[in-house]
Amino acid sequence: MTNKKKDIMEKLKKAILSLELKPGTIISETALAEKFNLSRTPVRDILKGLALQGYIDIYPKKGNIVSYIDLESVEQITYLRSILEKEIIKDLSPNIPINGLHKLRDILAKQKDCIESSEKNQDKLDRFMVLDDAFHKTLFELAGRNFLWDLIQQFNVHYMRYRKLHAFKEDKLKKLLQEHQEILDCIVLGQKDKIDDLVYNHIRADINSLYFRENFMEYIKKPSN
Amino acid sequence: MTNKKKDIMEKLKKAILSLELKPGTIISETALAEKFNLSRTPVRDILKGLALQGYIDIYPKKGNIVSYIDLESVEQITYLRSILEKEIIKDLSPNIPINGLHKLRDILAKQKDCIESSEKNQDKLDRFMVLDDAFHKTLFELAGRNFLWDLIQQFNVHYMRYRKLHAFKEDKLKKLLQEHQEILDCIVLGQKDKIDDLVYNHIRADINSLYFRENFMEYIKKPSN
DNA sequence: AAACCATAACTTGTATACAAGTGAATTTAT
DNA sequence: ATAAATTCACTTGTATACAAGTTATGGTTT
Repeated sequence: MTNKKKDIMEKLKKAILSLELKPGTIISETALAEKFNLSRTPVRDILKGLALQGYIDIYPKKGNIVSYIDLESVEQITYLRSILEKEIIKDLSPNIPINGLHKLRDILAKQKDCIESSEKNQDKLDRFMVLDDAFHKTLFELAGRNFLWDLIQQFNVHYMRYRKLHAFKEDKLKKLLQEHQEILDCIVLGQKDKIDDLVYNHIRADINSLYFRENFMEYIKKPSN
Repeated sequence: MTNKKKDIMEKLKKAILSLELKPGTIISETALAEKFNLSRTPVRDILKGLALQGYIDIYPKKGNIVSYIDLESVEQITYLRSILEKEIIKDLSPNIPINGLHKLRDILAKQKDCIESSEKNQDKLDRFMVLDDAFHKTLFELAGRNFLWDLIQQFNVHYMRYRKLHAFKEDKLKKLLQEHQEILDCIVLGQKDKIDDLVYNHIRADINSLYFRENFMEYIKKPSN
């Protein structure tokens, strides 16, 4: 795929993930083509790619829209991640390399800085979440499971947006950081018996909260019936 | 996506999975377009889709080829499946519904028939493997993890072909069936402690065998260096 | 006024002509 | 004869015109 097309694809992905493009927003081939000075053909390639990864829904001869958040996908992906990560962490536990440990501690330090900083609330949250991803991604990398991290990322549209919409408060961020710390401690000390519950609580804790369903109805995919 | 396109896509997928189209085979847009009486545009859509799921590799301005089997993908996917399935089976263990049990036993009976049948070797192997997939898919379904089964299927090109190339002998099929039986017994009897090893041996046993690397070199992706 | 039908303005789907790389064959120069 | 340069046949990438389905609009009929 040519670079210009990849750039546009990334741009659209970011806009959708950041909710700048809200679920339901119409994505028109001709509009995009004009905006980027391209013909419809390459634009169609891009939209096909976005559709295959769940970013948009294509309704033949009608139009394309930004997909609504699919809570089923969120539930399934968090299940997958909690199962995988608890295993990965156990694999890692006795034999984590020292530079890996440094990398993880470095990320936690940055998360601490982030919490204590005085920037705007949404910016702080975004930055914290980037670091959160970095922490988990590093765990995958250290265990030689980069491949699986990337695989999951390809299906993360719904979970990423779900997470962003949670208006996490300062004490929630502190809790997340502390859980990271505890996970790291378990790895270093080899306390494998604690890991299952830790990871479960960290990733799956407040899934299926009614709060979310009630407050973001217009963003959520209606169950097909 | 229109039906004709979907049909062609499925046809190509089957041909690639069955190794009728060997890794490295050139897939030309114009050739496909002529063969199916279509223009290049819809054919391109199809090829884009196949590329995103790893079936083919697109070399811009050069051509497209059927992808070589990526042993890294095989290793990662079998790891993912062994981790997931042992968890799913544990989830299922105490509370499996009776009709689910019937369905699983029915599949095992068919596998037994298959082994004892006198059909041609490759046909027998193919039929056995379809039943193998049915068994595992049913486990996912019963645990409410259909979504994750489908997700994994989208990345199964390399594992499926790897498995097919293994010239399983009759006693290997018997062993696979017996392992299925043991897994089912564990579920019914609630013997969760046995499950980890059982699933690991069943799915990950002879991964990374040198036999495969030596005998199917021409099908395998060379490590990038 | 309400129901219905035709039409027009949209959308994406497809066909085709042309652009632009790539690599091998051929020609040319040394 | 050999090496370099060029041309040509091939590939996919892009632009554009047209086909075909969908939906809203407005006029007609009842």
